[in-house]
Amino acid sequence: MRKRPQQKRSQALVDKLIDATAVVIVERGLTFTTTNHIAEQANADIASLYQYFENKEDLIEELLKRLSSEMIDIANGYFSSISMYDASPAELIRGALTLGLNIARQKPVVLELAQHPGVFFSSHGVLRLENYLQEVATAYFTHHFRSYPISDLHTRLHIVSRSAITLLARHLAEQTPMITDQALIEAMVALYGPYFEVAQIEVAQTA
Amino acid sequence: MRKRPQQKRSQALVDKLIDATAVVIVERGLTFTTTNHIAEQANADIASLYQYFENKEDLIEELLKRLSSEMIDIANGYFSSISMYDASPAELIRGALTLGLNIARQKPVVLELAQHPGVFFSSHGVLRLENYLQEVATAYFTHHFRSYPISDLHTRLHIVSRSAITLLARHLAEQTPMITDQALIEAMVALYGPYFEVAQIEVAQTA
Amino acid sequence: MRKRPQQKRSQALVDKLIDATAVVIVERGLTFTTTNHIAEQANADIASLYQYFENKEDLIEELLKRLSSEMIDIANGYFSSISMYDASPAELIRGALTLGLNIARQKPVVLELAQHPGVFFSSHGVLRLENYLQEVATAYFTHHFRSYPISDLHTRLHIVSRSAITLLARHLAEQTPMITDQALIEAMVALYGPYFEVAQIEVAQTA
Amino acid sequence: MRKRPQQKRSQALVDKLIDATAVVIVERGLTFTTTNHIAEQANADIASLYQYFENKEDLIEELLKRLSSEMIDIANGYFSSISMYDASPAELIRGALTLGLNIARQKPVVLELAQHPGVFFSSHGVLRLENYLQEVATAYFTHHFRSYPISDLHTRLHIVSRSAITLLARHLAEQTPMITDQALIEAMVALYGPYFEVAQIEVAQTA
DNA sequence: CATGAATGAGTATTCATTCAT
DNA sequence: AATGAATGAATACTCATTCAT
Repeated sequence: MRKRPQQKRSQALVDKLIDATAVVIVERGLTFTTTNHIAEQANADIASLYQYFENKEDLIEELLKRLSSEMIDIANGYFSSISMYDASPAELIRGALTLGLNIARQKPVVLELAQHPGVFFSSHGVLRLENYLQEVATAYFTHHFRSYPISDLHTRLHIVSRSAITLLARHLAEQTPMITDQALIEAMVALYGPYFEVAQIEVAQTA
Repeated sequence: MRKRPQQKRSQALVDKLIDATAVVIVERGLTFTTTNHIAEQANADIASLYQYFENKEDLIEELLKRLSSEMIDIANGYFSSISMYDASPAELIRGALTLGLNIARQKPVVLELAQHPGVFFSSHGVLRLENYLQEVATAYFTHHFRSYPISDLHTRLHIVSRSAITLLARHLAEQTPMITDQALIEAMVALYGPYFEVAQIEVAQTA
Repeated sequence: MRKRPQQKRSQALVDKLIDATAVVIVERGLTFTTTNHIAEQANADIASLYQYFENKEDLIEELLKRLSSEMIDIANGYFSSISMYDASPAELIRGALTLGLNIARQKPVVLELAQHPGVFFSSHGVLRLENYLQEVATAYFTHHFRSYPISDLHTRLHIVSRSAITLLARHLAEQTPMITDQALIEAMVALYGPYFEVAQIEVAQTA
Repeated sequence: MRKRPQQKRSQALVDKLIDATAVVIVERGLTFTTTNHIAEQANADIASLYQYFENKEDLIEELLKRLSSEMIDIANGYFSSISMYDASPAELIRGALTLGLNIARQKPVVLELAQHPGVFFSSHGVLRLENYLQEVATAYFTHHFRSYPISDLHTRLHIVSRSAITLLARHLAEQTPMITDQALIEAMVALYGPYFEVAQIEVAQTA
């Protein structure tokens, strides 16, 4: 952000602009999202937009930051509510995936943004989200180290989190009526669950 | 395509245009690829481009069709050469992933296009490639039905092919130096291999 | 220029655009000359402008090229008409200055452009004009080497031509009613004339 | 200036703004100097700028006024220090030119501003400087009327001061390595010196 | 008096596509 | 069939200046 808003009035404007960004992205797709449309949607002057945001990228990054924060909060709430350490990995994965699907359905922006990995995954906000999830998982497996002594946990989490997000995104983007949400989630649980259960295979050593 | 070219000369022009499209996409990225640049790169008139292609989308779709066909041919060659049915699932997966990485490294267009799931995965050409791979896998598991009696094979293949392609694409795009090609492939083998080995879980029934 | 016009129609457009550029520069001043105004003045689409000119600079450069060529032609005509080698330096200077004033009065663009040395003197067209004038002068003094054995002619011509142009420009730009055209020219003749007549002073040696 | 600042604090602000203007002009060039940049550079609010200056022009004019005053002071010091009336015209010219070059090299703003004759020469401040120099010269030649009985002194001084300033400005701007400062100064001395020495020619009468 | 906020009108340049020969 | 010419509508971003507290 170029200038921090200091009065109520401008803070409201900044909020309106970020909200408008989400709306326009959903309505027109990221590729056809323009700063002029955003300003119009926010009922703000285009010059006002540029008073608070360096450029289009900056505005989208701010949106992603907010979305990520919200999602971290939701996830935090969820993991607190379920006495996480008592759950099995499969249950955790199922819960996280279900949560993810729900959030994405409620926030279609996330969906559209996830269609653009170059934007999505290079965002600081999204990085924070990814880190958060990896930390939760690391805490879980560290706690259960006896049962799941996974030495190359980091690589595996990397692979799982990235493939899972894109799978969900693609599932949501395409209208695949043959595969229901539940079917997808169970299949993914079946895919990722054993990955953390089996004795670790010699993965890293080949590097 | 708007008009099937019927003379040699026109076919050559169409080829030039598609080749130019690939070049421009690599040089400027899909987002900054314009029809004018493509025509220029092909040393053709922009009006000629529109004589043979409905619009930009059409041109890119045609490129993806060709790329997919080439890849199917290569994959075909590969699977023929290794007496596929004698291999274990893990070996097959490893082979296919290695092949995929090699091809993508040789064809940087693929890499750039894979960065845009919305374009990439809604292409008929890419769908054909995915279908081809699923057919090969289906043939394999049908042949080995005794050893791998997987009832929800379709769903699982769907998930595996999608997640695998996106994982490869992101790996290629991100230049994560901590994870080498070999490490990634082995981790993916470790992920997908057991998925086809374990007794099937009741996946679809929950839907 | 970006694209050479090949048909009559487009050549006419290019001409119209260059003419319009001159008009707009005179009407609004160089600083406030915009490509949009130029296109409007030429009754052309702004996109057409950019089909034939890389950018605004390119367009102005093209204008300066034309103006310089015209001026070279006029000067050529003049010097041919007066059996140049029979004239005295003072007469030549007087003639050239008078010519310059007349041209500038007829072409007010030149005047406005000369107000912006950064643009004016870095133009290829203007360079050609300057070179032309220096060549004429060099030819003259080479021919009369006996009478005017000036060793550092190059430096002196440089100084004279540059200071003369800016003096004329400033005279034209300011409405100095106290100093008439004639008075200025005679004063300049008195300044520059002796500069070529006196035995050369040790100028260059101090460098 | 819109409002004379009356408190110390405001005077300090005005100074800061003018200084900032000089800095921005040097850093970005006059064409790309904006009031917003100036305010930012001065760590002041843009609205404060408009409290003390009518508009951008006014601000630049104020800067030019200050610069001219400083230069007049320096010149004053110089001419006092050398017992001016004992020097020959050539010595005076050489001294003044050397002084001018030195000042301009120390104050790059002057240099940049001199690149824009339209702004530079229509400034009241610069006019004052020119008048000052002409007055000094007039005093000198009036004192030495016997040796240099120049009747049209006014016109000649007018021409000399104008051409000299523009020549210096262009020399400074162009970085012509072939012509050193010394060479230029001596060439100019050779140009202007005789202009005041020779018996006056009938200049004005032709008007 | 100071200053955070706001903005109308622009600014150079581009793009996918169509027209006319 | 080929192609030179043309273009409406954008596009990201800026500027000098004013308003409102």
